[in-house]
Amino acid sequence: MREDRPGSPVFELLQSCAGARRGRLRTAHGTIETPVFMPVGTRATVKSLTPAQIRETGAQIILGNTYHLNLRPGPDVVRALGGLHAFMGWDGPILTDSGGFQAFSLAKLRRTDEDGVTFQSHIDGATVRLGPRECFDIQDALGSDIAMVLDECPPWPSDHATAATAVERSLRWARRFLGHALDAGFLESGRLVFGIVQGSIHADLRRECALGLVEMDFPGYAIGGVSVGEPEAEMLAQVAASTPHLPVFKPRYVMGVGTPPQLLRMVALGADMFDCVMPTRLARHGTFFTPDGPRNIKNERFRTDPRPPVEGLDNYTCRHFSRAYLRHLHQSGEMLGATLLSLHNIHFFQDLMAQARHHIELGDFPAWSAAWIARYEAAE
RNA sequence: GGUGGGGUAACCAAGUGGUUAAAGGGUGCAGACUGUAAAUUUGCCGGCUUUCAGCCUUCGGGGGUUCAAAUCCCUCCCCCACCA
Repeated sequence: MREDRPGSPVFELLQSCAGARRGRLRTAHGTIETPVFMPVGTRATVKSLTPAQIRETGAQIILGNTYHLNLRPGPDVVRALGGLHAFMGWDGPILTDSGGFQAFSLAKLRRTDEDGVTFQSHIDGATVRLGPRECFDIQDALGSDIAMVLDECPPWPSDHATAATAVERSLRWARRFLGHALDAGFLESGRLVFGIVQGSIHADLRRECALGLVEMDFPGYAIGGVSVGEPEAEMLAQVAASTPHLPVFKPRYVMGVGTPPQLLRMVALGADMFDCVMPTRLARHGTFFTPDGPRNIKNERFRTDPRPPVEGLDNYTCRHFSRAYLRHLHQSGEMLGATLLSLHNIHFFQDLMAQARHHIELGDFPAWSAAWIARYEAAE
């Protein structure tokens, strides 16, 4: 196995507590304390928030998306403007998703073959080609700190044969992707590439895929093929079927999840990183998170509620605004409503992860997590 | 005073004899959302009940024609535009 930089490993496992891991991930744009939740900024923006506001939520790293940024504004534009960090004014770490998930979610507009995916742009219908080579080059041009390999994410549920084909293809693509990254000196410059474990609901395929990727020696590993419509138990089972086959001293990233309880349950399964559109999308749609579960600001009962979204929570929204005002903004279609709720929701997720890290350090993560989930899931 | 237009569900607005408790939209209420084609989207929205069903009351007021009227006729009230 290739050695990480001497004296400064990419990932440092600081502590473990009944499966939950407290770690530290080093990237070219800063160190990340794990477990970590990463807000999604698909099109070079975490919707409705400025970088300063994103920072204020406690976010350590954000996502960008290869497929979307490739279509608009295009990698050449971003590179010309100094890379994604300079382009969008975010100087923290950025992880770029490969677009493999778009090959799944935009299925009607694509065709997959051995060398990649051919898309019909959802913007103007133009034909776009995305293979391991293109996918790496785009993420390289974007200046990504953590590039994700191009993978094939089959729908849920997928039968064994379909999932096996996707795994085999994903492994071949991963190998080629990593080869391009090595050739380009991407890793030497301190940037990272993560492989992605597929295999759908089939434990043997999860294992096979994980082992295949581990043999290639990636700086980190992701678990994909989750959050594609499966029930929560299934999601957790897929994570549980994957993590045992991944190296202890490398970060594990579960892609596209999840709800607060799901995050805690997956931390307990040894996952270190997560991303999800949930806090931002739901904020735009009026949902805000509380320790007692999600609430909808549109509800009539909040019409004159003077309380903040969560009493005592230290974020800009909760410090300054009532539910009644936030409801008014939402009912009126005012942009600020989306901003303030997004800020709160992301902070809520960040706060949850901070608490998780703290309790792993304390050594009481299982008990704390169980209590937290019990309260969150209790009927109102 | 004259001519023309119009009054539909607590808002806007279709509908000019039955398939209309009455299109659409808005508002309101509730829900969905998990590597973002989402500031998107779904349901309910006259009342009551035993709510994949039944009953009652609705289309400015009153009267009439008809088996059947928001739709046709008579009459009254109100609003708008233009002309005096």
